[in-house]
Amino acid sequence: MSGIDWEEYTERVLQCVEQVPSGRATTYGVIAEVVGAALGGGGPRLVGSVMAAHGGPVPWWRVVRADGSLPSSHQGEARLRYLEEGTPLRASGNVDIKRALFRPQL
DNA sequence: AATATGACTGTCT
DNA sequence: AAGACAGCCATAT
Repeated sequence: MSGIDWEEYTERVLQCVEQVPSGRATTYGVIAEVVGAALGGGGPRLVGSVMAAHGGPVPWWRVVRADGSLPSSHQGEARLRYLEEGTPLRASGNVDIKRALFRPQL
C-alpha cells in the first residue's frame, strides 16, 4: 500500500519527538525506523516532511540528522537550547549524536 | 503519466 | 573533512 495514513503517521512522529528528554536528541532515521515498523511505510524524508508541516509545537531541535547536525537554519535557535539543556555538543557546534542519541518507543 | 522536490542517509571520491 | 551521487518514499505540479 502506498498512500500511508498521514494522520496516524504524523501523530506517531510527533509522539516520538515529544518523548525525547531534555539534553538528549534523536534522528530522522531512528524515528522513521520506529514509526515505519509500526505503520509499515515512510522513511527519513517523510519524517522530515512531517516536521516541516507540524514540527512547530514540538521540540524540533531535539531531532537532528544522522551526523548530529541540524537540517536547516535553525542552528542559532537550537544552539541556545542545547547550551540550556546541556546537550552534548561537538566542536563543530552540532550535537554529539553518539552520546546524546535517544531511541523513542511507541 | 513524468519530473522535480524535500527539516534524509550511506557510500565514494 | 567536505562535496558529489545515488537510493529512498510520498507529495506537488
